[in-house]
Amino acid sequence: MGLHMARTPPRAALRKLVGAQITRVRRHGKYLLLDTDREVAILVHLGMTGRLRIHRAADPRVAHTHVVLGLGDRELRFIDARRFGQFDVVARGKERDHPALAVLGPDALDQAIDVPALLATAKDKRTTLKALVLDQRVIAGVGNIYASEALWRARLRPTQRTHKLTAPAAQRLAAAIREVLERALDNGGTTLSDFVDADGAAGENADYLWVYGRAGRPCPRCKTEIRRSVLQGRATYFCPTCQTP
DNA sequence: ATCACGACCTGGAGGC
DNA sequence: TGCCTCCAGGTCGTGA
Repeated sequence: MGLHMARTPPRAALRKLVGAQITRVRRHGKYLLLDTDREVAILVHLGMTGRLRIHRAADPRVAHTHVVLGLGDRELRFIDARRFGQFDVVARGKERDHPALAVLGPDALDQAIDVPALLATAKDKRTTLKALVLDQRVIAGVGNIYASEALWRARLRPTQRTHKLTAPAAQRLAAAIREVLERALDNGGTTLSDFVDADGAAGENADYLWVYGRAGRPCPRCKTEIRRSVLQGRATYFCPTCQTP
């Protein structure tokens, strides 16, 4: 496999998994944790194109298969064409010491979003609402699609400065983030091109997006044409009428 | 310290 | 057909 791999652990770390049984799967933000009956857990981030799938051991390995863990006559495979993903082994109980996990804020769905804390964070910053929602240190788990969706739902302009966020707007934003993520999960996730779930199925949520990828089409609330802009290098979609600046 | 930008990668889509 | 450019769900390092 050579040097061109996704971020993967040294073989010595992977060897700690030999004989282990995966006992449960957890998630914090965009990171998955696969606990085992040993003193180690598997940490996975799928990046943009990562997949974690169970295959029969006899199935051919597709290109960009970076990690293979044998499971009897089956295999757990980590496949990632763009190599933006991560696959690592962490000591049990030391998960929060891992640099990727240490900086994460509370998970968006794990418990109710702390609105006063969100408001306080917003007051201290000079960036945009879009950047705030995408900042994994503030709330973990919201990606670029759902940032646009949540801001539309909360009727907030992505370019609005965070320190101007009002308490009612923060409340709307917190509710919108949860609503958008739960809706996406109900619909099996958003497949634009690559995403498939653990069983290999595409998600249907792209059919239900309000604004993301819908520039020039009518806002579902007010029929104004949705606009696309670029904020910090990321595509951003919004309604210029009903998302107040 | 905070913020915005480019880099990191591959592959698919569309123009010519 | 083929070659080119642009675009993509994320994060990280850099320099202002």
